[in-house]
Amino acid sequence: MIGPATLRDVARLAGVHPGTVSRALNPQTRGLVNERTARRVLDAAQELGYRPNPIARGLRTNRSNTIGVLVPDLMNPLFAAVVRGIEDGLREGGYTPLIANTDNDAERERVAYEAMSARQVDGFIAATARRDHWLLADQVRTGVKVVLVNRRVDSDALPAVTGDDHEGIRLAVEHLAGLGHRRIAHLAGSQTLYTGWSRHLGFLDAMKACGLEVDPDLVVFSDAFTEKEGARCCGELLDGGREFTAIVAGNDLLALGCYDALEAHGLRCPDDVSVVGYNDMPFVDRFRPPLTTVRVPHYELGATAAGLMLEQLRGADPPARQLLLAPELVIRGSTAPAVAQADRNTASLDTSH
Amino acid sequence: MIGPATLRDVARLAGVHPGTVSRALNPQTRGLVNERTARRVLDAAQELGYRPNPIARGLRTNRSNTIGVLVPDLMNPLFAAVVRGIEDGLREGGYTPLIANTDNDAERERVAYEAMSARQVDGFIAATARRDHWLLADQVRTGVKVVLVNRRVDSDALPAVTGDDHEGIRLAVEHLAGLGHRRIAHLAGSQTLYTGWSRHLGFLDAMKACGLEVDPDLVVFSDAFTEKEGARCCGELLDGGREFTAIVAGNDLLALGCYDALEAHGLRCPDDVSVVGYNDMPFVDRFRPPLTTVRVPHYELGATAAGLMLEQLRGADPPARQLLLAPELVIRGSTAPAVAQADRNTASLDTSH
DNA sequence: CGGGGCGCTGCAAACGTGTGCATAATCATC
DNA sequence: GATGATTATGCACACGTTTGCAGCGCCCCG
Repeated sequence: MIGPATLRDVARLAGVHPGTVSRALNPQTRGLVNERTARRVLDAAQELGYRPNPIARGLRTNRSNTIGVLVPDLMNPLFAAVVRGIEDGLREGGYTPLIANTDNDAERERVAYEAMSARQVDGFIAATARRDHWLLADQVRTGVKVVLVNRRVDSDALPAVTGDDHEGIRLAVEHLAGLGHRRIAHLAGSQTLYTGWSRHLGFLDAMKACGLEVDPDLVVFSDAFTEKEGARCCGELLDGGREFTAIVAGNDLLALGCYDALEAHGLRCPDDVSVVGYNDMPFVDRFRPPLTTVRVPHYELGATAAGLMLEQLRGADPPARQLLLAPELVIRGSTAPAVAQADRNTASLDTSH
Repeated sequence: MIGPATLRDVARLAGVHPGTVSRALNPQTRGLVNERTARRVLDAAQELGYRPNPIARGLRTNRSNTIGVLVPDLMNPLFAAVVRGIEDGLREGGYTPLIANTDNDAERERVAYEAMSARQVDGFIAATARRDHWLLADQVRTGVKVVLVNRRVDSDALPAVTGDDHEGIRLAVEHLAGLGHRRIAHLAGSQTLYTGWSRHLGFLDAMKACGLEVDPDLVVFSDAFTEKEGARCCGELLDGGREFTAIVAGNDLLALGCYDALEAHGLRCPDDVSVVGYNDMPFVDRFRPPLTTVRVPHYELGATAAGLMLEQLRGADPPARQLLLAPELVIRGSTAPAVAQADRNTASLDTSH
């Protein structure tokens, strides 16, 4: 009797056939076995501390109770929160996440996907951000279960749960418009990433809804969601000599880059230029100035995605659903009234005079 | 021919027995099979796109090429970096991490451990922080492979890789002493956690090495590594009316709490009190003021731990090794000379006069 | 020419579960 | 009370891989 107890051990102790034990222990098939013997089996299992072997079970059933989670980078607190939500959500259904970082690199995604498929994962939750995706093709071909989180594909063929970028950007633009800003710039994220793309679209619509004109010269596209790119693009706006009093950034990191560029140009935020970020990362309330931003419920994003996956695993084939979670504007110190800004300019002129 | 190709399929195509295919494909046993047939098998496998089934293999070999990773909270960027290092390190050896958050809760740790054991993980890397630990007992009993990261157990019986807290705190204290500070307070983390405990010890030694006296009233212990606790404990120091010009915090978050408490008491950092953190979390350079702190190479911590695990998996039983990784002091805006501080006080007195 | 050693491959038994099928036992029905 | 329906359990195989053992052919050497 070395190693953990097996089905046979339990069978021997209970005086029944291993097959019966299997049926008695599986809630699904317990109805097939006599209540009294089921009781005896359960007691025996309890006594031996029996734990079913998921490996053996997986071999037989072709399932692993495991979900592959593809995420660009766990070190990004945004994705860490999503993953945390996924983990907690999956636990409800007895599933375990298998996590892999892809760095948004196609090749690494591919190998992670292959490795996970080989490990017989029962489905994939993909937080990788590219808009076009081979997963889509592979999904329709092989019927593998997929849920997208924090992004969708253009065709809307896959179930997905994302923040409502359209609404979030609208909140940001309305806030700025309410403060009197009229010439608002947009520092967009990469258009190959879903979030960059959708927020850009949201910006165009929101401006129109507020009756403001979008100056194409005031929209600049970054290559990546990084501080460095944010600084570069914001510097581009400033060097161009274009007039604007506020920036809507596609991301908190881009907004942070704006801080740097503004400082490098001797401008102050929010006195000279207001800045709005997106995501409400941890600690953005600690920045100088504290960042006004749009909060996305990342944890709930993950938890909801997990729920969608569980639903898909249970039911035969539920309809592909596209869920939107509501964002929330968090007003802090990086935005100020445009009028006050003008006042301050004249005021400073007065004193300098 | 539905589903992925199996060993038998390859055998059929190559005209050999499945056992031979197994041997030919396993680099370990390839020497046993004729070179020509091995070639034929490899070609056949290539043609069918054969991928070995890790589940079946695991059932047979009782191994899963998987390492359980126990971490308090992935949303803490510190642990995210460690996990990232572990993942990259394990990949070298063909292993995959299976990650679980434990929230430093004993019960959750236990169930995660059980679940992972059932999944036949080949070892555990534990970043959970408590000093006493059942893993130790279970390890000696069952011989399961364990590596600790970012912490050790008191007995030093388990291989571990940690930052050199002793040295790190010494750098911090020396820096402050060099700036002329003599009355230095210590805001220690929970003493039930390894890092809180070791840094406290480091503080005592470093003070002695610098020829400074440790005033027991200037050492206060927090219950958790959070901003809130930092603010509470720092407030306690300030309310006590004790004199000090600098604080060494056990953690960046505790240091952040100090910012809050200082501001609440109308004191400025670093003008009135210098603050040093620990860890160099992302974005601490963005705080007001930018935080002077001790950088710990978290990614390398994880990568090294993975290496230790691989070593342990290959070799029979390597000696339990205790590795220390060197920290680095990052000087920013939260520390200032104690003399300059006095100057500023008198200066402000002069102007107010 | 026979025997022993060696290199290679086939054979089959595992690993622990799940499940269709058969079978024994129990029960209801006419 | 015989028959068919129902219930409960045993039986055996399958999942895909690894691996000890056996056997076959070959070569070398005596």
